[in-house]
Amino acid sequence: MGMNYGNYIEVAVALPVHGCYTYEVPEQLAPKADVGMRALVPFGRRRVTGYILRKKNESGGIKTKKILDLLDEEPLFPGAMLPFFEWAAGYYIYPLGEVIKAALPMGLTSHDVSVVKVTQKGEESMDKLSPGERDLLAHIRAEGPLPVKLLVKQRWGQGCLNLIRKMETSGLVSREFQLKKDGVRMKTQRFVRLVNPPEKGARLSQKRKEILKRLEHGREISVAALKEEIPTAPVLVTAMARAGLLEISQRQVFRDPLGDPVTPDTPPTLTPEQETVVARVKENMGKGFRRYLLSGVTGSGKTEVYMRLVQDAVDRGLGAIVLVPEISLISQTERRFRARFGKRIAVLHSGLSRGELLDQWQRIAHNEATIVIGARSAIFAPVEKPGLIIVDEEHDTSYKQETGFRYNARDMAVVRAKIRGGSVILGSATPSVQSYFNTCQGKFEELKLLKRVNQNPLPEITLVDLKKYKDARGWDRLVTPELGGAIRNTLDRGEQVLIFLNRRGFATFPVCESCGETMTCKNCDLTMTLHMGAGEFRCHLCGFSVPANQACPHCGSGRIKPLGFGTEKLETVMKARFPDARVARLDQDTGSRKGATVSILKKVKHRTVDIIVGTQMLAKGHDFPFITLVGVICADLSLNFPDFRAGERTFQLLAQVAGRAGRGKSTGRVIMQTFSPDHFSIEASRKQDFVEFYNKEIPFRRELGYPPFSRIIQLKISGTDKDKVAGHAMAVGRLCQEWIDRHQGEGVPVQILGPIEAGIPRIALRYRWQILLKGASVARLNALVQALIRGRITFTRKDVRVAVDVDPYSMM
DNA sequence: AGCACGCCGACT
DNA sequence: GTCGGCGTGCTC
Repeated sequence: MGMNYGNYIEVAVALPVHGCYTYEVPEQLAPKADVGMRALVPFGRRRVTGYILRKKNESGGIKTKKILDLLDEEPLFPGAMLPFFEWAAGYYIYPLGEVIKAALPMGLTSHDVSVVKVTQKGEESMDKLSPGERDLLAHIRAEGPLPVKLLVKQRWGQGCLNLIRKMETSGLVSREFQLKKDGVRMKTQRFVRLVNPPEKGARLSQKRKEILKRLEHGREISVAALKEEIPTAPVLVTAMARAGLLEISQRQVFRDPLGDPVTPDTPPTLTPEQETVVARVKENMGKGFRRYLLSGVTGSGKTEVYMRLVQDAVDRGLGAIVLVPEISLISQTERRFRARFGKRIAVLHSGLSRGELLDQWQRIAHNEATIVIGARSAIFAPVEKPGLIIVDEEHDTSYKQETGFRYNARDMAVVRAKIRGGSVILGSATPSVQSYFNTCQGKFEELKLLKRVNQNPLPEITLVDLKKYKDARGWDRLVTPELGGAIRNTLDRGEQVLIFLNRRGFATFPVCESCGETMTCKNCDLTMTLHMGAGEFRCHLCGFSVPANQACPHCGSGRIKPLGFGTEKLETVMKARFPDARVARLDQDTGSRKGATVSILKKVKHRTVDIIVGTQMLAKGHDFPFITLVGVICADLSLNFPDFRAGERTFQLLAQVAGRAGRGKSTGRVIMQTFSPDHFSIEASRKQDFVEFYNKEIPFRRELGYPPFSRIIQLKISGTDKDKVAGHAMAVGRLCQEWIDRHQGEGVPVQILGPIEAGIPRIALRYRWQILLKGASVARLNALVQALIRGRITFTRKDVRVAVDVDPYSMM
């Protein structure tokens, strides 16, 4: 017999399992099976989703099972992406199948769930059962066949598993597996085509003739489109098909997420600076791995540079991926790309419905769209030949995924470009310390845009020392005379003001007047914030809230003093102090409803608002041409975080906020209130000079051995039992120490910090501990954690979870 | 993840 | 003596 090529496949299952599995492909499926498709495979006694990694012609001496089905007609990702997925799994120490699952659009994993049903015998013997059995049986009978997991979770706890098993053996209940599919389907429509034109004299109704007319010249039309003009078309078409006149076929169509259309633009002339940058990147496009750091002041026209380079990639037959920070609305950047590239663009971000997401994904996978623009997860877009990857605002922390598969899309962008041999550009007005360090090391080539496109000078920034006003009363403590005066002048000129405060709510520190205790969340170790509008105290970590008229839970007193201020209070202060001005607020509280953010931003743009108050939602990437004054209420808020990147974040945030001023025709002004005007992060942001910030920051990082001078892996240990978590953290700590001792002198040293209780010891009822592993080589840290996982004890223990965070951002 | 196997304490 | 708890190992 000839070839049986491809009769075996290697599969990664969508489960927390390390390693790959070999399956046999039944003959009728073998020609269709391909790398990048999903297969339904038997795994243990269940059926789960597996991703096809490789085709093989022999089992390699392993006993194999047959796959049950192929779940895709065409691959969901090109085989060329596998090395990228494999790298990610290794680097971030996350199972390959789960990495691929996280990369693909949500809702594409089906797996078996075990369901219990009451049997005939169970029905009959209801009265001779123990109370526990009867209770369970009655519940299952009332609710219908129930997933076991649901029973465990909702009512009976772990213990009912044994009860179920016992009742199964005595034949009272039966268990079976049901394949659970997530809801996403490809959208299909019926299309009709004329196959047998009717004979000349055939008698047809007017409507039928109309339908035939539309199908002349072999045209294919969707039934939905026909229905628009001939409401009865669906019925008629079916009848005509039965008569053999027409042929109906189901075909996939794409949902359209691109809301309001944008009008196509024409590329503007580049400035000489932009020209130089574009030319430099073009020169090496398609010639292998190249990495650039594009540092451009706000308003210097980075987006236009990106668009020219994307055009260049497309001209060379390559694809492009553009990553933008995750923001709550369709970003400015995305709109501009759509205006330039139209239908060649696919978008991937959290604002899309699951169905839309799947459609966008498939347009990319089928090569219908070769340009992808999107947030974090767009780094996994199945672009076949991504010759250019751009990470806009590369310093933005939203590129770091903080749950589940904890990756950093900015870093992955560089790796994907490296594996593929393409160009990667990290762009920012305020580059991260890491990226600028890499540039200084010669790993990245620096490209600069120093001038604003509209030739406007950068805004003039003034610092106001809040220490001068520490005895001030009332409004003046929040809004100093300097800031107040500037606001007045700006309003009088008919211009707009932006006031920035990085804390939402009314009072951020409610204290009981009689006993002095603070209002803390019952689920978290955190003070709750008073939200006046909602009339409640709210926990910003878990969302728990209690009514604002609540008495003090400690002493019962009704007098709770609203200390600490947030954006909500600031808004009322502004309204009181500038009664003639129209004041609006933008933060998570006002912008959470879909469309609310957009409508507030529109008001700012259309100048129906004079003062806009808000959190960092205002700092990111918006273009407000009529804002000429930016006020920062307290520049130090992010400076006091117990985190080695606090200074970096403060600098970036302040510089970005300041960049919102004077983007239109007139020059902008910024007033920053601060308790520490001499701190270099604040001073550097006043000068808008990130090199100065970098030069001051870097000695401190070097001295303490923090990134970029070292690499960090953080182990996050959490669980609901306080003592178990602490004990487990200690045990993991000991195992780390043992590994270090055992491998002493075998290369670069690894340092272990902790275990210590986390900065916030409890969030959403889970107690939290952490261990920091620090060293010059990631490979070495990686080896340690891999060894811990192989020793398994550490990671599978019930009710205590150990999460691995490679290159962590949040140290809390 | 989810399931079986197998080892320990508290009950008929 | 068993039942049921939970730690350990395995899934092609």
